[in-house]
Amino acid sequence: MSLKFEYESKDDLIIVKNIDINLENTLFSGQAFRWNKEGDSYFAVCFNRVIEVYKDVNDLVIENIDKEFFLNVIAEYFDLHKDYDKIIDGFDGGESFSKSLDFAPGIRVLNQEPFETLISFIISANNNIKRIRLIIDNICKKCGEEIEYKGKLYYSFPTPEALASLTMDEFKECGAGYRAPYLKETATAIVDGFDLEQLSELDYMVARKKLVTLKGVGNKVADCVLLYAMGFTNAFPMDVWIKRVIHNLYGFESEKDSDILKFVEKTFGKYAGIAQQYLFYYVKENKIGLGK
DNA sequence: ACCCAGGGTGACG
DNA sequence: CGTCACCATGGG
Repeated sequence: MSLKFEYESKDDLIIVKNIDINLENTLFSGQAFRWNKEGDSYFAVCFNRVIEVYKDVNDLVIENIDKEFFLNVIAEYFDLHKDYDKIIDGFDGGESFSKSLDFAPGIRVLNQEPFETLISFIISANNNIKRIRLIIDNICKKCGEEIEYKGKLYYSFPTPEALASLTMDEFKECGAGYRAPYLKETATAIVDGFDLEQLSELDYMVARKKLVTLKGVGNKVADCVLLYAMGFTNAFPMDVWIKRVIHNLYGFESEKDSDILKFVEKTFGKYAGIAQQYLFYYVKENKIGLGK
């Protein structure tokens, strides 16, 4: 398989040449919660390593990374194997999607770690992004592992074992509130053998049905995990904002999730989840479609 | 004081 | 199958 991108590798950094990714829009559009910006760089722990990324005109520069880790993990994390121009050309989303694209171009749907994504979106339920970030950060500080980079301390996302061993009170100290038992039970289920990775080999609906058996995981959270961590680009997470898009911008009337799913599949095809990310960020940031 | 946030659960028809 | 109160917590 030929790579869809060109890159240079030198010392501990990678330069991906001429790649259409906007880091600000990608990292802060509500799919990931652990990135921080300092100056022109963005920092996060991915797969237990701190990486630093920034744009140099049209190139993407990734620091603290070797060629092997890039090719095996991080290229996929940033979804570099897909042709986004082609995917977006295939959408039939009309004016609303065009506006979303103009507002925040260059969003790529990341391929994140399954367990981190699962826990993060259980926390996201009936919550806001600032507090979601805070709770996740608290959990990582409490039972993740310290990693130092450029004189600063970072924390890996906890293992299922580490999370499962926290007490209910410790979860609440992190701000998890009523989600504490969901987090503990789901982490325990993973420790006891629930195989997250294996879900990516199943059909979408089968994988979703398995995911919603976990505590704190309904259809929306399951779709976030399937889209952001398991490679199901057709998964279409439906939160309060995206429902406003469907009803108020696209004029679709049915409230039934199954009907909405058919509508977005017809409109956006097998990459509907990618369209969802553009639409979500656009309406949320601009508070569009609040009527009704 | 009230409403909302990338919803889910459990109870009840 | 659908509806609905309730759920911690912090910010507007």
